Amino acid sequence: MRIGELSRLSTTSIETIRYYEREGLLPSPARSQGNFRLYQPAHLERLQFIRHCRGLDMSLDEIRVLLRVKDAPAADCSDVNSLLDEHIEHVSRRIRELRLLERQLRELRRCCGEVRPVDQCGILAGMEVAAQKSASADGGEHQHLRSVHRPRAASL
Amino acid sequence: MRIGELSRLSTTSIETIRYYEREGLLPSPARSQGNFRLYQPAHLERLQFIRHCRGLDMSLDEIRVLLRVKDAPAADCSDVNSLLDEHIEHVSRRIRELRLLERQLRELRRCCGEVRPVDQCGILAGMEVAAQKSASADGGEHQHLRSVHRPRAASL
DNA sequence: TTGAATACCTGTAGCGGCTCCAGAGTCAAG
DNA sequence: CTTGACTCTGGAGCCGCTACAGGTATTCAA
Repeated sequence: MRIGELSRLSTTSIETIRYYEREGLLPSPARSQGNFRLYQPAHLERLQFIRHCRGLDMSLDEIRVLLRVKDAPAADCSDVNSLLDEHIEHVSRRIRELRLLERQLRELRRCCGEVRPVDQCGILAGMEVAAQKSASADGGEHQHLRSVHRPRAASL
Repeated sequence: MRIGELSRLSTTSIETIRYYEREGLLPSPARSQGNFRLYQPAHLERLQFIRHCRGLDMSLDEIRVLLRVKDAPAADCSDVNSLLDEHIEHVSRRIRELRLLERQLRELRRCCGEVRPVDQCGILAGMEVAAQKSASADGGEHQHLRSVHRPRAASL
């Protein structure tokens, strides 16, 4: 099959498929006379595996490890176990961080219930006070969190 | 004060300060004879505000909005309220996503308690099955989540 | 007064994981 | 022969920094 069909079957954009090839996650397929990529069912399988791992929010590096293990059927799977353990730890740490953040934001929101002129807005005032405090008080232990902002919906 | 002192007082790296200037978040300060940036206390205040907002995981675009409102003292603060409401919604949505993800990962982890050869590893098998299913079953409603991976600790 | 150490300057490139585009080539149907 | 759908390569852009390289300014001690 050609790249368009693979894209449809795997709900993955064509550019992403080519990107995975460049990154060495997906092996380079054979080419047609006209230089089109020609994929085998095994490619689809591997791509689905990759996309599933991405859906579990693993990095491409983590996925590379898994694929390497998968490709070496003699090895044991302890690497898989520990990779997954670490990944779970990443996720639950991030959840803890975001919960703390959410509490802070809701508290800030309470400071301004209604519409007021800017110079009386409790939220802006609250942020300035907090900014002052955090600069003087804490020992620079600031942890800046990864964005919560979503990319535009994957358009394929 | 020069950029080094501002950096120390705000626990922000020099490069980041210059970056904020390029991005129009921090106004360009006066320069010394030798072309060094010379900051006023107001710059420190503004920078602390920005850093505090970043600590609340707001995007630079969101912060730009807040600064614009802050700079227009005649306006009312309804924009601030709704920006914050939206931001809280972002965060709590992300928490829901990550909790779902965590459950999936823990379930997967249950599939392989001990060390086994790769071809008997329940985790890898589980991921392949899931990958197949999600490809055939769901209607392409895949939501790919933002990474949970942290950047290296900010080094200033 | 010199010279070293430090602070600062500009400009550019890189990170991850794509996404999007321009400009060209391929191939089947009408 | 043309149209149009598909594919190709190469390069730039997104975010929020970070990390250089290669130069200039200032400060301090000898």
